[in-house]
Amino acid sequence: MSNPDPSADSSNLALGRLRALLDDSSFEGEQRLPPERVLAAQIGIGRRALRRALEVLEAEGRIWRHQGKGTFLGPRPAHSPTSLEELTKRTHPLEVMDVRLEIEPALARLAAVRATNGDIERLLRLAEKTASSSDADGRELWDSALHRTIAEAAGNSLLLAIFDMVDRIRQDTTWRLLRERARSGERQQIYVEQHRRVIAAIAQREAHAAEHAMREHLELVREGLLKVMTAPLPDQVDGQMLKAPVTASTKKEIRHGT
Amino acid sequence: MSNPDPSADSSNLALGRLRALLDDSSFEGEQRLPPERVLAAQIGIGRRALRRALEVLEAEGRIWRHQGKGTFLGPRPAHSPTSLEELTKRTHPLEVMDVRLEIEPALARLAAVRATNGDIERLLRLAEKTASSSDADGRELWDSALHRTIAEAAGNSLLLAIFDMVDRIRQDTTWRLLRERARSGERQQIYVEQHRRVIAAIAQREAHAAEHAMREHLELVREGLLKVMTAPLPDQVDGQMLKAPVTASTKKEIRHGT
DNA sequence: ATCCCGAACCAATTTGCAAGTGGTTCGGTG
DNA sequence: CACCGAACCACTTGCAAATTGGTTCGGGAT
Repeated sequence: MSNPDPSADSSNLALGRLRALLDDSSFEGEQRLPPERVLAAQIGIGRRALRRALEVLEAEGRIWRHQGKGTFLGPRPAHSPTSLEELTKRTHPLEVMDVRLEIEPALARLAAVRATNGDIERLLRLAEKTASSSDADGRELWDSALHRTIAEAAGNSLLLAIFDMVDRIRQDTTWRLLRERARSGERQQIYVEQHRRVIAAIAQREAHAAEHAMREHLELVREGLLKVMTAPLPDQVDGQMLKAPVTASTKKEIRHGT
Repeated sequence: MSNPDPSADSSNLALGRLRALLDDSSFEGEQRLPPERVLAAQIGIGRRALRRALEVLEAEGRIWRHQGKGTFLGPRPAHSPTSLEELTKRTHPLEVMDVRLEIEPALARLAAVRATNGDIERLLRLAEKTASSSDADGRELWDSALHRTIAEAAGNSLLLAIFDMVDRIRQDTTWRLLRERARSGERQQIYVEQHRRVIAAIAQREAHAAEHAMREHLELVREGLLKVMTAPLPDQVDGQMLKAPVTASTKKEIRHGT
């Protein structure tokens, strides 16, 4: 007898019995299968043959395994890093801007609908503060407070938490110089004007206008960031500051282009 | 001059020696101070006096302490309320759905632009799995995997992290029954069809169509959730149970099979 | 009486260790 | 050559002990 597959002698047997087990609804409610050693003994085959069968099932997506944990039914649950530091390492300023462009216009729209008059008063005061702020540090603080107040006024605690998360990443010390350069000069005045427009739209309950104004504002911020990142500095290079973001961003920039 | 503070006899002594220690740069590179018991012995005072001195330093912001951890130099690191449990307590299903309605259409649009062919293949396979899944648990798993794969394909790690955060909150065990009821019955088939439409749009690189299809899908999901929440106890357990007029007090109209 | 110290206890955290699990390699057996 | 049993490695989990800040209590000095 010529067997074309040399490794399918008892592994196929194991595979069959395993499929039978899985379909037999023996583990209907169970998420976790017995350990390989036990399972092998139950089926009556060796552990090696069992593992070959499990590999097939894993490739099919019917089970997933993890060393030290066990073998489980269903698709592999996706891992998720919630650590802020980890996230800051894995992202870069342009990604953050993209996220802001998705979230903050929605926040402005919601704020236009749900903001209390108290919220609007606070926004107006903050806008003045932002406009009259002289130093870069102050501008950044007031600007951050302004955006966050809009996020608060939107009245969705989960969205607010997301905004805070993004904002903390944005304020990462590594990108501090970058932000200062992107904000310097005449852009600041345009930003102040755009802030006024957003707040006016919110105050007049014009949801669509608020969303539009916020998107316009963030698009300009994004543009400024891009300019600073792509055509920067003849001097005052700080290698440490630039190294980490540049490597990450260049990689992603390629993805943008494709 | 009489001493107005009766509790400053040896605590002040401890405070002086502590300040000396901190300024002496003895712990220059160190972030962590010795345990209170050791430190008290070193300075030569009692633990109680030491703790009073430490309280002052903590109030000044020069150190921070945490039970079980130790005493550390510098300001207390900012506590990030990104804790999932805390967040789950403060939000509710409708907020989560609103957030999904803001984020996932954007993810679908981005995925239509950036998805690799491998991504699209995975999406197609997942759609089949979701459609052919029989039990509620399986449907939920495959559905979650499908939505997450779209989020992955969008190619923005920060947005993906946000999606994961929202998804974990959504999958909170407290809302499990709610989700099962919202998914039951004929809605599942519509969902499958809507999934196909989203994936088809992504595969054909129609960004706007993908965004629109995803928004339509989530709006239906939201509507289902609303129905389940506002018209509780569908009582579709068995036909026999249903005709019992026990629920006469419920003036809500019973959902007929439409 | 007041204040301080030492000791003991409580609560939160970290650490160390053992058990359990998948991943791998080895020699033995037919 | 295929298979098995065994042993070992790598990773995870769970638990108990040790560590540490937080608190209370009794004794003693002033």
